[in-house]
Amino acid sequence: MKKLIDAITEEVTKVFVANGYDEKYGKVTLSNRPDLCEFQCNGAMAAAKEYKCAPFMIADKIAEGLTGNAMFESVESVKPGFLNLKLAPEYLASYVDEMKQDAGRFGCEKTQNPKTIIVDYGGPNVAKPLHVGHLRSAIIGESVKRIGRFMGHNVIGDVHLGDWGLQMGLIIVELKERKPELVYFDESYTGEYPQEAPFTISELEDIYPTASGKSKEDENFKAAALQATHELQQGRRGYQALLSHILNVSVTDLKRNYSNLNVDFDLWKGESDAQPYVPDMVQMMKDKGFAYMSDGALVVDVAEETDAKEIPPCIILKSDGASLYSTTDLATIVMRMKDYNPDSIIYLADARQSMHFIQVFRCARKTGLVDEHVELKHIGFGTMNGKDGKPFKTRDGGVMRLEYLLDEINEEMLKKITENQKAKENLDISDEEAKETAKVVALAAVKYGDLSNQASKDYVFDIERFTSFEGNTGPYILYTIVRIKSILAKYKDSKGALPEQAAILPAHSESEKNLMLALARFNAMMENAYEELAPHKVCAYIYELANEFNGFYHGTKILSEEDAAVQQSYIGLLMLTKDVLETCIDVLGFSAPDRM
RNA sequence: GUGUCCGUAGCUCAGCUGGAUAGAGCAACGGCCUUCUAAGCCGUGGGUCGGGGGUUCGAAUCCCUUCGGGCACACCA
Repeated sequence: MKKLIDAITEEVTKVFVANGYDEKYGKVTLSNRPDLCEFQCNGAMAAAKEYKCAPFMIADKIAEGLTGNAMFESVESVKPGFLNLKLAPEYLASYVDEMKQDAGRFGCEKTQNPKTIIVDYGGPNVAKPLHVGHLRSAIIGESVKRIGRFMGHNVIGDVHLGDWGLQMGLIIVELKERKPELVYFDESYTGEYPQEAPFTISELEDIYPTASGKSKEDENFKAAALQATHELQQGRRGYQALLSHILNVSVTDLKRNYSNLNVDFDLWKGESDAQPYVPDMVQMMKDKGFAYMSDGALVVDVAEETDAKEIPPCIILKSDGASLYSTTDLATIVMRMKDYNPDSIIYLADARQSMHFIQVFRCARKTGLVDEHVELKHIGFGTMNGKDGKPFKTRDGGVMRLEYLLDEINEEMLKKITENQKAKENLDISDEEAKETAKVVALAAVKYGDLSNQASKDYVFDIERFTSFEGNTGPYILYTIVRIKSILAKYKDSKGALPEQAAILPAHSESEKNLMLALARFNAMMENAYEELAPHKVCAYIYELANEFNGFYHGTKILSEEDAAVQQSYIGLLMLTKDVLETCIDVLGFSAPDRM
């Protein structure tokens, strides 16, 4: 279905061309003066120079050429040369009606050229609980994935576990100190290793921070960890077996946590999965002369002449021969190209890592790991700060565990819902339902709070604000949806069924027309959100749509409307509004309850 | 130091492929519940868009410069 703005531009362009002006001047945009018009065209002012003619003369001609056009209610040429347009209510109603019949898509066409896109988000380390630092990656990545899918692309989400670096060596060494008797440490052991892991998730969560702390103070401990890491990478059997235990225990726990966030991955690959590709890749880089030794390390130059700043070479192997972050990421690219041959790989990672990705991407291109046409993109997101503007911490200054943070918000939300329920005796919500609802609303609060900010910027995670539920928040959006659901349920109770086929009639009020105009922007908004990989555009849109709906709601009695055709049209509009809102929040990665 | 991102209302943020009086939310103040969920709606006050210069008929938006802040600058991930 054609975008409304394009349909209008087309009409205006025709008149520009008919009057001998270039078609580029016919571009129509949303009005920035809603008090004057709904859409505007500024082309006359731009064209004035080229055609050496007063802008208003051109605008007048265009306005004249558009008079009588059934698409418009009014066309005005104003002051310097603005062209102010108002849509005919009949035209708008038919557009919205067509949207409504386009079930599930609402006028937004799937792409003609579906691409295979891998979204690499998450990046949790095994043996470490998720903390707030993982929140943004998960939330934004999930939404980017869903937006891509909605547009018809084949999007694959990969958690890309951190299961290979020094951290694994640290865990192994610490475990050895705690339980030296385990067979995994006996190099002469050749039998099968036990099925059961020699630790639980909580032990594991204790082992890593302890080990990490020791390595900072104790040189010998760190050396042992480095050695263990290297041996693991060389394929030492006992360590490999330990790795798979660590993975199993960790992944089970991670899946539970991500599922609470309504985040799910198609692939649970980790850095370790890419290791088999390392030797050949390194050999290739050497053979083709890309890689050379520098200060003991194997590196590939990635600097380019046009660089404003010197980009250090990409390190392929450390001077001790071990692989590191970049090695793994490069090998992962090799693996992904082989397994999925993607058109695009999108990485969600903290903006502070942008240098790393520049190096890796350039290295991958230079050494031919990916073709020209493969897009490698890093979406760097900002830090989640506390109210003081500094990185978010617990009260005592530690790293906030994600689970605890969510629990806190859930609790806060449950309190609100219980209070609200007391205020409205007609809502008979059970404790069970209240609890479930609290979880749904809490998740919406957190996700909307994050996604409504531009990903690249730092943002302030203010629990008080997020749990206050007023204004531009997730709960406000949900509340709007719940309102609609409630009206639809009442209508269904009295009439038996919803009027699925009822026509949308031309708007009866300004607020209704505004609602229709907002609905009609859905397809353009979604395309734009995909192009810019910008979930915050979806947030901004649903906030506006919810506002328009609430304006309409307050000024229009729906259930007591006596004209059946008008009422059915209202109900149809409500159904469409609800569907569009729910489609949007689904793409953002949360959902709405039936009541709240 | 070099690079990079940012600086918009008291606070949190939109707007940034240039357009007409710079928008929201929170906070403050004033209205609206016998009627579809008041987690809502309507209204009032609050801004030299960090400063300066330039391009343009027109700049928060583009260019230069300056001040202030975040972050990154080869063997952690």
